[in-house]
Amino acid sequence: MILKSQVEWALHCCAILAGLPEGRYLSTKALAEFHGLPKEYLSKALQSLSQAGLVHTTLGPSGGYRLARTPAELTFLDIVEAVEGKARTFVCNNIRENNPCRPQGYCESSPCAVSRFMWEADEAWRAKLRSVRLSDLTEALAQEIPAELWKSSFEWVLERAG
Amino acid sequence: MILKSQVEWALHCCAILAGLPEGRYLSTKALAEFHGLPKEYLSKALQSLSQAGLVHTTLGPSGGYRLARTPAELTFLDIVEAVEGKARTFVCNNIRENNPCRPQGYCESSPCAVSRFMWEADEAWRAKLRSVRLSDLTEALAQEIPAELWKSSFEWVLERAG
DNA sequence: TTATTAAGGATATAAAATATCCCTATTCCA
DNA sequence: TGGAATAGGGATATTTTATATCCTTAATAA
Repeated sequence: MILKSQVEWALHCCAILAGLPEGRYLSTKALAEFHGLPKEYLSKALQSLSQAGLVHTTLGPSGGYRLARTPAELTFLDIVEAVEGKARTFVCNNIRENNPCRPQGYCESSPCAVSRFMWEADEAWRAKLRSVRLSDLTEALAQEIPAELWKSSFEWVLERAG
Repeated sequence: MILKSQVEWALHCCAILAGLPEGRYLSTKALAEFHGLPKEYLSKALQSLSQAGLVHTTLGPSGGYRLARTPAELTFLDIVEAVEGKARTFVCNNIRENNPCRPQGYCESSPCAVSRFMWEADEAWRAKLRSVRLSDLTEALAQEIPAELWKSSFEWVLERAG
């Protein structure tokens, strides 16, 4: 069970978009080039962010993406779920229905204990993701990336932002 | 990102093995029949449990599986990791290396903030799974399964246990 | 001796992830 | 006003993973 690489791409793209000045847009092309990613496929991940309402888009030259909310109002969970979906990571196939001792027509009322425990763990994962804001990420990145690289990266981005 | 159905199978099988009297063994065939699962494929999941040291096996007629530890000493994490593997659910492909502004030969010292946050969430998931013992599962099942079905199921199992 | 079992290798099939391509409507700009 | 660039989305291809089956081997109980 491994998350799609699109999750990683979306998080890095949002980190870049978080640093974009008010009203500017950044295209798929620029984001793909900056991260060394396949443009067409990255586009699908960005479309997922758009459909989830996390980013705004415009068309035409100088079009592209910008965040729909402030980085403090965007969580890791928002981004992960936009790309990966909201479905739980554990699916109950209700195999207890196959118990040969089970009376005919007997109907299970609620999810079995196995599912419940697994879903609690899933929720713990989501709770942690929910607690991390995009602004936490950009602060951490600003700390760990050398000031010079940080600066030149944003110059690179701004040259291409519409 | 969805866990293998083998995880669900392994958990249900361990719950059954937890109720097996000391020194008895239950075969793949019986476990597959009880849960309505493909015997050959379930066998792979049970082999994973065996390789992880969670169950003991014997060969021959009346052979099969029994738990290697008490249900209180077996956690959900043990079982999930035995089947699903111990690898983290988020893989860092280090796409920051593709940053066109990055100096030649510049070598990132440590995992980037994206990975760290994602791995924290992964660890929260594992911590929750680690906190649930197999004995917690059997207690919950004993509560929610009608007494009659619970009883007849174990009679069914004992008839087939070697 | 015979039947039954777990283990594991080889292979087949189905589903999901990872792309790529192409068409459309919109928007900017010369 | 026309041409270029953009997001959106549908169709399709490729690769990887999950699911499943088959077969052989060694061990074991009756």
